[in-house]
Amino acid sequence: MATFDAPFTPVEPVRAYQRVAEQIEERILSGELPPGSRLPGERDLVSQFGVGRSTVREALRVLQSAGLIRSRPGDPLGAEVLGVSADNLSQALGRLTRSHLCSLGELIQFRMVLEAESNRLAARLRTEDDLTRMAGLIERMRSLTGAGAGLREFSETDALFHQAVAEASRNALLGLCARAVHDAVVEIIEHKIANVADATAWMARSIDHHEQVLAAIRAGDAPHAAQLARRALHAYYADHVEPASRPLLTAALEEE
Amino acid sequence: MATFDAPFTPVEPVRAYQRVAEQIEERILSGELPPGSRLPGERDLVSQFGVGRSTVREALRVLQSAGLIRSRPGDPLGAEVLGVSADNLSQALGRLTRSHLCSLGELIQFRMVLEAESNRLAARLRTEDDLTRMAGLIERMRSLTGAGAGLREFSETDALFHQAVAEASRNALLGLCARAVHDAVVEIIEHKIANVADATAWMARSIDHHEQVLAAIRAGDAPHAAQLARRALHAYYADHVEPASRPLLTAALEEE
DNA sequence: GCCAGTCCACTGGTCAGACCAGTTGATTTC
DNA sequence: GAAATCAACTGGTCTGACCAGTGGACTGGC
Repeated sequence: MATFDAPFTPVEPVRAYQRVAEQIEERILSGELPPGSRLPGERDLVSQFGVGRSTVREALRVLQSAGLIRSRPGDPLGAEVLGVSADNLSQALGRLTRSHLCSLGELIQFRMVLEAESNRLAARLRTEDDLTRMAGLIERMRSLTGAGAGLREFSETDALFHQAVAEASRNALLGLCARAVHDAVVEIIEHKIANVADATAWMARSIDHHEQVLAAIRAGDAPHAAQLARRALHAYYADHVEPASRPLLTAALEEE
Repeated sequence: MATFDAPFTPVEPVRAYQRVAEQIEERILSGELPPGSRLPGERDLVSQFGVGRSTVREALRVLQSAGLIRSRPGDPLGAEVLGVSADNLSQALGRLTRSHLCSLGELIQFRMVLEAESNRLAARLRTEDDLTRMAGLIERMRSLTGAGAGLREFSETDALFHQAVAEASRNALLGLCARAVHDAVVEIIEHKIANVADATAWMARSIDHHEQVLAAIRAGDAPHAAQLARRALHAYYADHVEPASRPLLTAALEEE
């Protein structure tokens, strides 16, 4: 009788806190526990799951580190369900970079790819609704240029514009990942952003860029829309990346 | 005296387990605790950090759910440091999909973008070393075609080929993310993979595809290399995605 | 009737101590 | 020398306790 080659997969023991975390995660991902809803208190969960409080707490810790819930001492309503977000992605990307498993240049290059693709698809698939929404966001950005302290709100509107483009591209994942990479980047070089001296100039250039992108998307010029994203990111970040990886960044500029 | 606009950022309390986790994570990311090294036992950490064991355990739980460490009961050496990997990324991507925040179609489309870009860059930047390594991996895949039970090893070699392409593209991040998306995809539709009936045919087609990719990369034909990745993924997965998002997938096929 | 202040039940965060099952390596036995 | 045994660990889990903080109920004065 012949023996099988690899018929059995190794079985690893499942910890109690894992089963608890899985059950809760399942209900969150399935939508049964929508964002904003509350989990029972820890002592309630203890009796519901039939495990000790430390087990429940370790499960909640896992869920919290995954960004699915948030708990606050003294809250009689219990932990709050946050739902799935891109936070976890950007956290993972930040770890990759901080551990030197990938460089800042690779992060920028990656963002070039994502935003270019987002723009390209948006140029092809955008509806009139998408266009008016984007135009409105640019208008709002312009109105925020005058106020001195509106830089935070400006960046927020900027992010909304990118999200609108992502929606127009009909691929939310591209937008989510681009956002995650963006967050990871600013986490790394945030000190450079705080330079308020040329903030007005930066905002003006940013608005100009967004208008070009919108024009290309409106015209349905996919290659140009993609190229705009690449060029803008390269121009903005090329000086910040390590000199060694600068040529690689430039290599990702042209597409054909 | 004027009041500031938003001079203060809200301060959230830092839990003890967070500080513990941060300290350990810092040492792992900085390379001070390389993969394969061991953490002290929990009771040692208790005395080193001056906190209770539950606090230490919650910190370890966070690190473990981030894929940075792995612990095993009864191990006298303590928890093992795993280092940063793409596991966390694929886990996050899988959550996004399972929560219907993005569809399987978007995942496939995303993978098309990543692998296409990987191939494109590899076609431009590959060295002779890269080419011989890839050729060797294809040869190994061909040698695994005969053996009946080598499907697992075949997939492994497949992954190694993609990793070699990613290395040739000089952007590890692209490869890591492509791998993460790949894992997320197989996690979702793994039941389709187990069909061993046409495994040989599938392997033959796979080898054929990889040879075409290698040829394009060798020739430095970046657009063709990119197009090959797009077409192959579309051909392989188009039937598996929801019919509604099939046209979107097709829209991502052509590039210009 | 309304609002401020007080108070108390309860929350999550932390700790201490205990037990268990499992691993490991030294010890004993053949 | 090899195999069985054992004891000192490990991480996983449970219990019970305390603390600082929260929020709602209660109470007082107006």
